[in-house]
Amino acid sequence: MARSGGHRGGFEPAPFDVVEASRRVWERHWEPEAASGMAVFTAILRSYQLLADEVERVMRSHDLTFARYEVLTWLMTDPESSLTLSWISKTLRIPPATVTNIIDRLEQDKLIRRVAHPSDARTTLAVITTRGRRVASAATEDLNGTVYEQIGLSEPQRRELTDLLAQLRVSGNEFDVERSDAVVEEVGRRNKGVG
Amino acid sequence: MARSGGHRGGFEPAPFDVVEASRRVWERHWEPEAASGMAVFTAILRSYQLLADEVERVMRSHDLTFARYEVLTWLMTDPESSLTLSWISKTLRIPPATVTNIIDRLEQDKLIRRVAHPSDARTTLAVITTRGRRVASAATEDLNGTVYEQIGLSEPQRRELTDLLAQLRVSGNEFDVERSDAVVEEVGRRNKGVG
DNA sequence: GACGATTGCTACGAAGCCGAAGTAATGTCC
DNA sequence: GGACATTACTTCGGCTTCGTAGCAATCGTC
Repeated sequence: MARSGGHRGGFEPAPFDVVEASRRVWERHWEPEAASGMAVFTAILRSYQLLADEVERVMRSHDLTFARYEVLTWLMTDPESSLTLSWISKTLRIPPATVTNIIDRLEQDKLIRRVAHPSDARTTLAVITTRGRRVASAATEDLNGTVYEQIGLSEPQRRELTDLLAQLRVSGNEFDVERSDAVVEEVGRRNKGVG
Repeated sequence: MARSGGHRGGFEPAPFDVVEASRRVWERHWEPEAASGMAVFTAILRSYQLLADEVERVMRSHDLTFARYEVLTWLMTDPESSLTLSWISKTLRIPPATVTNIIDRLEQDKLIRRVAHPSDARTTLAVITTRGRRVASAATEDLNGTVYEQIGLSEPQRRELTDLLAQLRVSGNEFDVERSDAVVEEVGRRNKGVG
């Protein structure tokens, strides 16, 4: 569902605010909770499309897709520089078949290597290469400057927004709330090999 | 970028909160604005995936995709029950080739008909059929009850969230701010043929 | 009213995504 | 230790998306 368009170059704004327009229609015909929920989904959809267009444009200029970039980044932050394909599938919530596809491509491009797991012959490890680190770092710097730092919200507003979305994700069981804090702390502690 | 998974049935939560985990990594290595912007994008992405999975599951049970449903809904709310393909492309920000594809499929399924524009021979109108109205209404009721009303946020929080995302979209020029209000008012005024 | 630019749509083809089925290794239970 | 279930990954095939190029109609300009 990643439609084209984009911010600078080749982008056309929609003629009006589709979120508010459809909110009016919904408020007239259905329950208030349905109208506000529809508005939330539509607003998230259009915000996602807006940002994803910009992100994908940056990725294309580095010969990546966002999915491949995401995998590279997690590989960079790992202390061993390696992750199992199943971990990638579970954490990034990418179906196994898609992970295979992504890893195939990253390997073709020599950004990672596939390595057999030392103790479990079923398992494959992806290991990032030097070239992979270079590409991921360059893409990150570009992304930070071109997209992330340019989002039109103040720091408190950004925090407010991510907090609201966190609550939405918790209520939708998007991640394991029980065990999350410990893992996040652990990720925060290590810092090897990034940047 | 519409990955699978889903809420009820075949869904597995991620092992931890990817947004907060990567925020820690970013805060350690890059500018604060890059970290908060990354968190905003990632939170929007994962919220979108969460909701879109549920939405697409509902759509599948009505033999629709969300894109096809969106077009049907806008056709329902139109006073003439018809829209030009170019209007659909601009408003929903779907590339022309994709609109052709969507309209092809809706026509195959007899949910819309293609009709020549009365005065401009270049232009094609999509007109919703009775069957199309039935399908769209059923899908909407299902969607309202199954997804939109179930989002885990209070009414004030929903408003706060859509307001923040509106500001993000305005700053990214997602829609024509100048002319939007007038159109939204006009959409709100008419109510023919919905529900 | 003629000609170049623009607009509206479609055909084609490449790429990404993912459900389902298949293969192989490991784990579990008695 | 044998049988069955589970886990990890890949292969296959179908679907959606969308960039590009093309065609036809219309508009703008002189």
